[in-house]
Amino acid sequence: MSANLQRLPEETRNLWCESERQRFLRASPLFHSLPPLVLDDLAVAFRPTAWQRGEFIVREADPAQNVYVLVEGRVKFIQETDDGREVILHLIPSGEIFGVEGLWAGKTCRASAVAMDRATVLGIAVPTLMALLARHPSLTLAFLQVLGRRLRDTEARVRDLQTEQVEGRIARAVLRLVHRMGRKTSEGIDVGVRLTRQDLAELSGTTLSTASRTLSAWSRDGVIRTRREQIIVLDPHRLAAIAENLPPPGSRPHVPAE
Amino acid sequence: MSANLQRLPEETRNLWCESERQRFLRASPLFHSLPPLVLDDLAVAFRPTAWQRGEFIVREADPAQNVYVLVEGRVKFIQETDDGREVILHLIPSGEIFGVEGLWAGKTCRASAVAMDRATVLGIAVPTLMALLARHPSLTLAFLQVLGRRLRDTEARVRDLQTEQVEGRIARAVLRLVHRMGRKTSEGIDVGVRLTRQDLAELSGTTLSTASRTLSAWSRDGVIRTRREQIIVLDPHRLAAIAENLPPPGSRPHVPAE
DNA sequence: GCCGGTCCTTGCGCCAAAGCAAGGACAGCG
DNA sequence: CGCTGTCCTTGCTTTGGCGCAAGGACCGGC
Repeated sequence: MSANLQRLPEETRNLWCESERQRFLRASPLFHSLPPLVLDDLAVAFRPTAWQRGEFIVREADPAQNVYVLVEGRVKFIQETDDGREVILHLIPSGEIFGVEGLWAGKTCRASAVAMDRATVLGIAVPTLMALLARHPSLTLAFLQVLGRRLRDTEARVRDLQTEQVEGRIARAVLRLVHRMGRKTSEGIDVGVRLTRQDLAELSGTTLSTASRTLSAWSRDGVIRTRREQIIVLDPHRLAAIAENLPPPGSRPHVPAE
Repeated sequence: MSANLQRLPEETRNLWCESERQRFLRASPLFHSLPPLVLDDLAVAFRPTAWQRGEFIVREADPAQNVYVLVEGRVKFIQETDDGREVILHLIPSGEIFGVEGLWAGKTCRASAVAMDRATVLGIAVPTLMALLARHPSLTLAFLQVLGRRLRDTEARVRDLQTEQVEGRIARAVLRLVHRMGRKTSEGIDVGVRLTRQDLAELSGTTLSTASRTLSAWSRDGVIRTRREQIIVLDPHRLAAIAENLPPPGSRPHVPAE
C-alpha cells in the first residue's frame, strides 16, 4: 500500500490530504448531490493508490475487500475464460466506481480490474462502505443509479451481440467510447483511451483480425484515422449510419447493368 | 385497472386484501428481511393486476410509471429491434421485481415485459416507491442486491455470447432456467416455464432453426426430452459437460483407423 | 542507433450457423 | 370433429467472419 502511495503522480499526490479528497468527491457527479455529512465520512474512509499500465487493481476470484473510485486514468473490467480468452465487460472512465460486486455474492470478485494507463484510484473497505450505506439512503440511491445505468448498458450490449453483425457492433462500441470519454482534437474526436485492436475486439465481441480489417476499411473510406492504440473519428454521422445498418450516404440503389 | 382486477384468478384474488399482500411480501426472499414498518408501507402501496399469456405489462418507450413484483406466473423482459427481431433480456421468476429502470433514466421504459403464462403482479407507483426508498435504507439495499445480481447475470451472458459457440450457449441457457425455476417431475427436471423454440433462441442468441436442431440432437442422445413448449432435462451432468465444452463422457480419444 | 517486444495488417481456406423453405404435428375453438 | 393458427422439424444453400500465419510498423530501452 505505502509503495503504491509513493508512486502517486505529482498532480494527485495531494489526495493524501483528506480535504483534497473531499473536494474531489464533491466535484464527482456520483457524489456531488450528497449531504456534506456523508462526504465527510467518505473522505475519511477512502484511501488513494496509484497503478501502472497493465497492473491488476482487482483480480478475479480473489476475496473482494474494497470498492474503488477511479480518480484519473482508465481501467478495464475484464473476465477471462478457461482457454485464456478475455472479455472486456466495462471500460471505467474517471469519476466512476468499480468493484461494486464486492458488496454481495460471497465476497469474491467476479472480474478483474486492470489499469490501461497510469491510474489513480480511491479505495474504501467493504465493511466501512456497508456501514455508510446503511446510514445514508442518499448514498445507497446514488449507487443504485450507477448500477442501473451499468445494467442498461450491459443489456444493450447483449441485444447488440444477438442482433447486430460485427461491423455494426464495432461501430457501436467506438461511438459509445466517443460519447462517454471522447475528446475533441484538431483532427477529429479521439475516443479518449489507449486501445489496442485486441481491446476493441474484446469490447465488441470479435477477433483481433476482424477488428483490424474493419478499422482499415473505415480508414480507407475516411470515416476514421488510426494510429497505434488510437482511434480518431472524422465522420461521426457516417459511423452512426454504419451502427444503424443504414446504407452509406454516397451509395445509390443498386440497378443491374442490363 | 379494475378490469384487470376482476380477472385475478381465484387463488390470488385475496391480494385485494392488504394483510394478504403483506403476508406475500414477508414470504418473498426480496422483502422478508425488511422491518415490519416497511412491510406495512409496501403492503399499502402495492396494487394487484392480472394478465393473460402474451399481454404486455410494460411496453418499451412508454412512460415508466410503476415498478412490479411478480406474484405468480412467468414474465419475459424483451427488447425489439427496428427490423422486428426480438431479444429476451431476462426471464422473471415469481417473487422477483421488474420494471426497475423506471426509477431513473427520464422515466421511459427501455424494454417490454410480457406475460408468458397467466400472471399475477403487484405494482407500485414510482414516486411512492422513491419516497419509501429514501426513508428505508434497508429497502434500498435490497434493491441494490437485486440489481447487482441481475448485472452479474447479464455480464455473464455477454461473456458467453462473446466466447461460447451456439450449442454451449443454449446449454447454459437451459441450465440457468433449471437452476432458477426448474421443477422436478417424474420424468426429469422441467425447466419450469412454457418456452417456444423461438424463445429459447432469443434467450441464447441464435435462431429458431438452430435451437430446434440442437434440441432435436439432444433428444436423440437422451440428454433431454421435449414436448411442445416444454423441455425436460434427463441428464443434467451431460448438459453441464456440453456447456463447458467438455467431450461427451461416452467418447474416447479419436484414433484414426489407419 | 540497434534490437526485442508489442502491436497492426492482410491474404487464404474453411466451417459453424444463418437464411430460406416446405412439410408436419399439435392445440384450441367453434 | 374438422379447421385454423401456432409451433416444430429438417433439408439445402450460402456466407460472415474466424483461425492461422507471415510480414511489417512502431516504440522504448540499452
